[in-house]
Amino acid sequence: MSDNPERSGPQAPQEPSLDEQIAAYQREFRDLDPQVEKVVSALGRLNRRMNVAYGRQLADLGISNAEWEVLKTLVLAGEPYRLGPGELAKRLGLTPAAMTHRIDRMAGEGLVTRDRDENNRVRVIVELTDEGRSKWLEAMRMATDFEEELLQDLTSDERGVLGEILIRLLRRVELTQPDAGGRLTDLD
Amino acid sequence: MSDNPERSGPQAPQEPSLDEQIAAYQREFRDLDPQVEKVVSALGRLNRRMNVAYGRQLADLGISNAEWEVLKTLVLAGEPYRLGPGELAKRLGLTPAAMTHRIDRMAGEGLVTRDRDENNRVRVIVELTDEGRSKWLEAMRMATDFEEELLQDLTSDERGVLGEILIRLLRRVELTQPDAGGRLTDLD
DNA sequence: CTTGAAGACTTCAACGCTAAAGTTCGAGGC
DNA sequence: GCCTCGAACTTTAGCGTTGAAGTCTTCAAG
Repeated sequence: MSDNPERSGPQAPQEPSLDEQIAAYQREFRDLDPQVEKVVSALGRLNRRMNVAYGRQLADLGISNAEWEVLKTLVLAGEPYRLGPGELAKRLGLTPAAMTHRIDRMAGEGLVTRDRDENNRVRVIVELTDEGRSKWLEAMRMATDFEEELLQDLTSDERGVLGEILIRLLRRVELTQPDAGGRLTDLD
Repeated sequence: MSDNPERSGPQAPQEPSLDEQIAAYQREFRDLDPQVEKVVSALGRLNRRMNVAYGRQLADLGISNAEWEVLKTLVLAGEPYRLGPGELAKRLGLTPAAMTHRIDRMAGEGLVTRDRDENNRVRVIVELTDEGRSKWLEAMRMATDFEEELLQDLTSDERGVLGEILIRLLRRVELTQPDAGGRLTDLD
């Protein structure tokens, strides 16, 4: 359940090996710390591969990544799984215009309903259908299985260390880039 | 120099805190390992924030992420910084059609040249200009500064451990998802 | 020399997204 | 009650991408 936006493309890019790539960078750019570069490149590459994997699993379920994001956001909102297009757009980092179209599609597929608010007719309410919720559940099961498999080689200690370091990095990037989507208070 | 594809969107998504999000998942989905989830979510979130940061820095330089990817690929190819559109497309994971248009734009901006191969007139050669190379250098400096800053709180030991664990995960995901863009032999 | 087939790139239609303009409804001043 | 402002969503135009069809060149065989 990485909540990553992503692109899987026509097919995955064909990249040089990490070591080859770092060697090439050092050749073209003298002052490069190989250790830093290794961490950053591995991080990016791992994420990309994971996103390709998520995309495939979702495709098997017959839903796109865009749809998965919406389902997830509605479920995370909790019962009764309702949000307005504007709120959805804000949480997904999309424009309201894009949400309009996404909701159109998903309503057509029966994953959500879209109705005018009775009390305020300028508002629209998007609500998860039972089918939408069960698609989410299936996707969730696939995702957690995959994640379990991904981390299978790591001991519990290693998982703990990894998580702790990543959260420190997350805090750092949110200090450095205050408007990059994070809420500083979360981690303090 | 993360070589991530990315989306920065109209603005970054507004997300709940990691802990809030994991708590919500546990509420809606009973059998979830919080430790696994924490690692996976932190990984995804960190990457997204980093990509937003890269995107901003590149925008300051007046180049888009798409352009950055092309510059990087040409530099990594080494002297004389030449590749055909098809090869570029393969390395970037794009369709040849998309490459055609990207190259059009970049040639218009003077970042690359685009010529027919003298010896085989069906082939096209894209070559980095001096301006393109210097843009790449500037971007590279910004990226490495940012990466150095990102990792500033980690000791050298921690960086080593992090890198090592990430590479193990990368190997695992490439075993599990053989066609996700990696080359298995790289890591063995 | 002509023809057929394969390869490399480009063109075209459709799609999803952004930014900006437009529409509709609700709320507050007068 | 009317008017204007603002909020929430939709529509429109433009861009970059994909997938499929099209064009042009090369190579090899007849």
